[in-house]
Amino acid sequence: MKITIKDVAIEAKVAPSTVSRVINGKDQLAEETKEKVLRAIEKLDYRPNAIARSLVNKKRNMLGVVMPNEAQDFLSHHFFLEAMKGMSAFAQEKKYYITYAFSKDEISEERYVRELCDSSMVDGIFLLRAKDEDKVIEYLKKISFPFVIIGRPQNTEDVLWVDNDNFKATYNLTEKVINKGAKKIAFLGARPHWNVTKDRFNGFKISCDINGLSVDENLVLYGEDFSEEIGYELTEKLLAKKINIQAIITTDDLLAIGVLKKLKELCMKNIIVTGFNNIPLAPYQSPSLTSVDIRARDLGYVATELLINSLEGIDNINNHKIIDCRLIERNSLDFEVKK
Amino acid sequence: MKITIKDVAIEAKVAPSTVSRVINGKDQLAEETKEKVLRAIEKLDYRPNAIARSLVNKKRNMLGVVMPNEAQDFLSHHFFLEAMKGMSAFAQEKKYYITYAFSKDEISEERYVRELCDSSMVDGIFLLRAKDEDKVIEYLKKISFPFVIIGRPQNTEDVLWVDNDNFKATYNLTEKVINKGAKKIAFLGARPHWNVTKDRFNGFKISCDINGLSVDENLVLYGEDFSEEIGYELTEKLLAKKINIQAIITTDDLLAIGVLKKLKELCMKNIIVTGFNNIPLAPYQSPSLTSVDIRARDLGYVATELLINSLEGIDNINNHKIIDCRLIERNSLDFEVKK
DNA sequence: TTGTATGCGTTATCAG
DNA sequence: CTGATAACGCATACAA
Repeated sequence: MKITIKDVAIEAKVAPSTVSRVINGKDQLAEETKEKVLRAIEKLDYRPNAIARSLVNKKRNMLGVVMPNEAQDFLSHHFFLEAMKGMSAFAQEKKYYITYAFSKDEISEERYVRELCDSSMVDGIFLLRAKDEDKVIEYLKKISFPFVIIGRPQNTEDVLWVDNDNFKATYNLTEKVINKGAKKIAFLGARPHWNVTKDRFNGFKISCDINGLSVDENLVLYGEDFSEEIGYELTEKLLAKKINIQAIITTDDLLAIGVLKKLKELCMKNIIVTGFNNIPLAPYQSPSLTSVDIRARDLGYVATELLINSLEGIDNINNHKIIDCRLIERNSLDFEVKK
Repeated sequence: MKITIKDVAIEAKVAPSTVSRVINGKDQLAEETKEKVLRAIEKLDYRPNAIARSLVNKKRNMLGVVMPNEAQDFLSHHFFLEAMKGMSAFAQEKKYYITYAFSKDEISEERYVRELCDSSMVDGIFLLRAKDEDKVIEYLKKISFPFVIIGRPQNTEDVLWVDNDNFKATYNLTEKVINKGAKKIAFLGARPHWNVTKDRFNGFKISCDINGLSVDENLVLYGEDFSEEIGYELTEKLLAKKINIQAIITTDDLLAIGVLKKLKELCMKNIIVTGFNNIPLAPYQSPSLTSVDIRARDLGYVATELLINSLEGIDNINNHKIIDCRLIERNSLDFEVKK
């Protein structure tokens, strides 16, 4: 039999409510009774029942996260697991638990979110992607259920979110590439309608402008999706234009790996290639791939901070937070200026 | 205000207990009242409060998993995330939730497990590694808290566990290598005291024996840990022996990658190399690395099945389950017999 | 077949 | 400062 607050009360010869007060560190307690109770708790090895507690407090100390189907792709593992680690770290500090589930598709994702909220299983929810006109977001807003998004949502009003500054990261990266001496720079992306993609392109464009290079529209190509194959194909298209390219900036490591593959096949060596996301594969490429670390763990950590603060009524200075990226320079950044 | 069973009762003009019966599908209900209640539920969009339910049922429908610090290593991401997916999949089928946390170290791991159990936050626990003389295991056994281990524990008595048949997998793999025509086969492992390592070595050894090859003790080397560097160094040591090796079987992809690197440097081509675990890097090696898929997702899935069955009083035919590995043949298995 | 009363383990309110 | 009691939302034994 699990021992309860009553057992402790009997052992300490006090009322259950007194035991409760001791546990919750209420003031106005005689030092003597406090110790008596503490001894009883110790003796019986008593632990409060979290469920009963939640029932009366209407607070679960539990957060929910639904991993989107993209996580099915093993190359996103890195991002998601890192984010989960960050979430776990902050949650533990604040004595929160996190429950997770992988969704098979958008339908099951939505259903699961609703289930979590409606059955009051969780106090708040993480969303790990920011789609436009997201049904889940709409729903959460409607029932004003607390949530935080990792990624910048379409409509940032009244939502908590964390994201990288994709503009800035690409801006700096492009600057770096330009400083290496590259003048003809291509830009390869995928999913052009996504915010991330737009931001990264803008960072590229503005950086070129500021640094006195004009962006050649011919050198900006988009694929349907992020994959090695598409990077490979885009590179083919790019090279078909017979322009003397000196650098290829991509919005994703997978694309970049495809680029490297194509270049390698053609033995084209003096071209800078950069990726994004710094996936575990990046250092293992040859040349090792320069990439941008988006610090997924920090994203998770800070997202949790925003969410829990909001739950506990602690004022978040801002309803969002930007995590700076970190450029990871590797060999694919090497470039030798030809005279 | 959240709507409760009482609101439904009023709406349907019945007693709360009747509503409860409808929800839980009890028999002996007039079809008419059932429908009345169902309509009320529909109309009010009522969802039972999971917490209140748990309190009376003494059942959380929640499982806990502590990710060991090994998961910090980004190359194990694959395994852990896959396992989590499998767990999630089965749990969802049975309407269970899973809460997770990453532990910083063994201390925090133990503390977290105790917390989960003692506060009756979860009905059962997953352990994702099988250490000898594991304090956590001992504790769980002592308080007879339901748990399942992914990995074969030291003492299999009265514990639920799932694992691969590492012996069989290596046995088959070795056979394959031998059938390719290799005669001088090296074995590289790490953590020789681990069960996995022992099992894999035995599979290798017995397979050699059965197939009429004697294992050359000189060709069996162990490193401290699983890493590319160690694979690289072990290969150096191996080659220093001046034996004409035709295949190198390793117990881990990271080791194998180190092996490939060394061989590449020396331009030694006609040597079979095999890894284990089939990490995402494997297909990207050159030559692409032959490896053994340990089917982490299935491990997670089946572990959850064992655990939930045991919780629900469904008899598990066995207290453990073996998941067959799958050999993933890639180019590093190519071998040309010299005449 | 359905309603009433009680309890799950805790906390909050209100007396004392 | 502490004790008794009600309430959180639901399920069940018992009564009707």
